[in-house]
Amino acid sequence: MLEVNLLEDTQVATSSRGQDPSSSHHNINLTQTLHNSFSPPDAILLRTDYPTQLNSKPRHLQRQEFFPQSSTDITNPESQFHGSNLTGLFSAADLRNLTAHDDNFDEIKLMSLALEEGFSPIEVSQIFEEPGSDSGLPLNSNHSTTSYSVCCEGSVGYSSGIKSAPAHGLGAVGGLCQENIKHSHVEYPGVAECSTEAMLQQFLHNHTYNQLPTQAASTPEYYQQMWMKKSNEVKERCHNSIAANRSRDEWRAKALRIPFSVEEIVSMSVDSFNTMLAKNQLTETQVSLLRDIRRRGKNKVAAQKCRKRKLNAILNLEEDVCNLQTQKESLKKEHSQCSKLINQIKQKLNNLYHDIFSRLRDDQGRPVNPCQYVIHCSSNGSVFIIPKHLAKSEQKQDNRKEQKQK
DNA sequence: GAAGGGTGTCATGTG
DNA sequence: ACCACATGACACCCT
Repeated sequence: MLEVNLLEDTQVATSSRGQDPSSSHHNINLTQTLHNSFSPPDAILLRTDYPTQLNSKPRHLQRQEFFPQSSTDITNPESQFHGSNLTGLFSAADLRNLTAHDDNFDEIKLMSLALEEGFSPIEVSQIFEEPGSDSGLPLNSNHSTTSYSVCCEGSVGYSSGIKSAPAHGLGAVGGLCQENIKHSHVEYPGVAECSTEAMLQQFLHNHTYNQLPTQAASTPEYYQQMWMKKSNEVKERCHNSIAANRSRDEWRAKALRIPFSVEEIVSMSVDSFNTMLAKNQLTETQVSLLRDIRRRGKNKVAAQKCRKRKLNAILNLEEDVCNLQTQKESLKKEHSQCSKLINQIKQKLNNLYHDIFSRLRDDQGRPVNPCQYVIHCSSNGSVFIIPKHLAKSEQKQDNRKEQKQK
């Protein structure tokens, strides 16, 4: 069970919670806080023995200096104490963002940040007082004299010989049942041959999403999902949270101590990537993870582009439909106007026809019956009044002539 | 709780 | 054969 207790002489500035500065030094048992705040993946993280970064050198400089291998150095209790904690996996900014909006983290964030990269409590204080940090937690300068001493038991693997308050009765930590706690129990110096890498490898390639909780509860993937869930919860409270927005691959890379960001791994050229793989002495797992991260990252971008294209295609098609509908309406209107015009011409022609016949007279001066005769216009422009039956044959002849000309 | 949109991932097709 | 990219399908999450 994850437990963190401050030693008796531990003094933590608590004015950040708006308490009386005069009572700013307290002995605080953080067990409950951590039970409330740490999800199971955190417990895994704590096991990863992430290298201590006691200096605050720029990241690119650190990268030049080492490419951490997976060998788990937990034989040195001192190194465990400083290195095996959450802070080794997340940057100060990440932790700040992760915790700034969660009251449960108030107590531990100071300690975590102070432990990380040699941050002094003053620096931590400054971080939390940064503009934009909406934690709004003024920190008492008294903590410059605060001493931090952490006794962790269980998944953290710290063994300081100081028994912390019993917490087993508290049950699962964020869904972590006792059974799982057993698994996440760290091996003490001399016992631990089970490397972090080996354990991580189990879940790095496990993409099972649809396991039932009861089935998945014992899998590292479940811890990861719980972490994601926790992460999403934090994200809701903290929109600017870098840690909350961190992808799973980012997390995986951190877990395997790959000092390249996912963005770097994905965006570098093939040559650069291959050179990087060749130059750095990487374990099989690290290479595999790097390739997976690159593949997933590329595919993620491709999927985003694909969806964007699909969306644009749909929008274009909708626009086409709209244009075609407009065109259809226009053609309808034009067709209607033409029909009207044709009807008008027909009417005029009809009037003219009857007008002509009303004036026509045969040889005997009688009116010509329009039912028996028609006005025929020949191809040469001549106009005749001919019987209807002759007009039909004449029409056929004209049609034949036209077809021959074509 | 169902429905729909967004996203990440995998498998597979294609150039 | 290998690679990068495109895309359908699926699972998951969120609203």
